[in-house]
Amino acid sequence: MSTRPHREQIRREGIRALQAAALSLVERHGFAAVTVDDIAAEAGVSRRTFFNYFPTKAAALFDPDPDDAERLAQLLADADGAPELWPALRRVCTAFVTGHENVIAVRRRLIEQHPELDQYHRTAHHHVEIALHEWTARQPGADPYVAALAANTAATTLTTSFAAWQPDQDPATLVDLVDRAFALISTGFTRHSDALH
Amino acid sequence: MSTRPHREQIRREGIRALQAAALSLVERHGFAAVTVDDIAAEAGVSRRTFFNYFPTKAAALFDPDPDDAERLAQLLADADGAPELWPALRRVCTAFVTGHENVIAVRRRLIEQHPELDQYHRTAHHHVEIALHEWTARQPGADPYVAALAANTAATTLTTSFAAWQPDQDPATLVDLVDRAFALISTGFTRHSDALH
DNA sequence: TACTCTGATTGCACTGAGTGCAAATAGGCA
DNA sequence: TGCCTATTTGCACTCAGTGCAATCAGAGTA
Repeated sequence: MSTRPHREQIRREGIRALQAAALSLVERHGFAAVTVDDIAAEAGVSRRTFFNYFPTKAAALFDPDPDDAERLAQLLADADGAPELWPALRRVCTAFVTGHENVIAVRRRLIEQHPELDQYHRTAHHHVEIALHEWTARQPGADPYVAALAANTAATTLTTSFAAWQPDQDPATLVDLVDRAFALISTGFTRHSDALH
Repeated sequence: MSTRPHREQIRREGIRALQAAALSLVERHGFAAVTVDDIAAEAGVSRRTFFNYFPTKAAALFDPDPDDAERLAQLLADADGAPELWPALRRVCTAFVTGHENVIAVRRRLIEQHPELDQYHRTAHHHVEIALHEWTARQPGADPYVAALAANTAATTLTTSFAAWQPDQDPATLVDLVDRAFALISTGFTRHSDALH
């Protein structure tokens, strides 16, 4: 952690440089063929410094962007006190992906080209799940089990939508997919709702 | 792979011996403190043989029991041709956990004592998710996106129930939790269904 | 400018996961 | 008994990840 504000700036630049290096190298050569030394060298930093910034090699590819994490936290804070969990989660999740198709598309393409990355991608989604769960759990009157299930199910709508999305064919519809998932669950996967599309 | 049937028997015994050794050691000392050498030695086998049976250290703890995988496949095969996806998944998932509380309780306790195992547990659940998705995807008339979402959501009900289950306090209710999760989603997380409990 | 203090970077050494390969071994079968 | 094949094992290797101590950079102070 950095005390002075300027340090934090430098830190984020270092993080971004390593993320960019990792992305570029893994895209070209695959995850297994790229070593942490390679990534560090590409970013002009020592191997040991890489591990000051990221706990694992995969983290440089999939750890949440600090800005994104803050944005999600803000969206959730704004949703505090909503009368119903599920519609509120729906608004938060659709807002969360809106305008960020590009970032998600990059990861999507990466996983398509290197399927071995899928497992890391999954654990990375854990951050989102935790944030959603913390929010549902602190909503007054929420049953703990319902809170956990709603948060995990909402996270599943995101992962499913990311996986199903075909950005090359239709780059504008990620939000639609997420919203459709929430709608399907709102109606309990009835035949009727299936037929809506 | 083994050609003769007797080989397969020996193979499964070897797997079980290593699983038992891993479970016992990790329970006592934690995941990080136990090495693959330790597990192999405890099972009376060489380190290299461990990796003939399991791809990673975590796999010895969390890879699906072959019997369980076969059982799930059979339950899904029996459900082929069901008119509605979600009720069919509900029947399959509740049947899948029924009578297997003990196995799940062991894993549950392990994760409680050693939280760092949660991430491995998550990726292990991937097998179930894949099996469910293969089934939903092959049901005639199923929209691919709905199939993916239903399978992933069903898998989420299982993971959420496993995490919420308190076997020490109420050892008989895992199936109830799973069924409750399916019920909650069937009713789309409405206030009304929340109030049911 | 020189000095100091603090936090970040780096090098070094080490443990342990996971893999490829070739030698040894065990067991079924003629 | 001797062959044949699948499995086990030992060995050597790469690389992820960590702890520690030395070094370095840069902001503040006199």
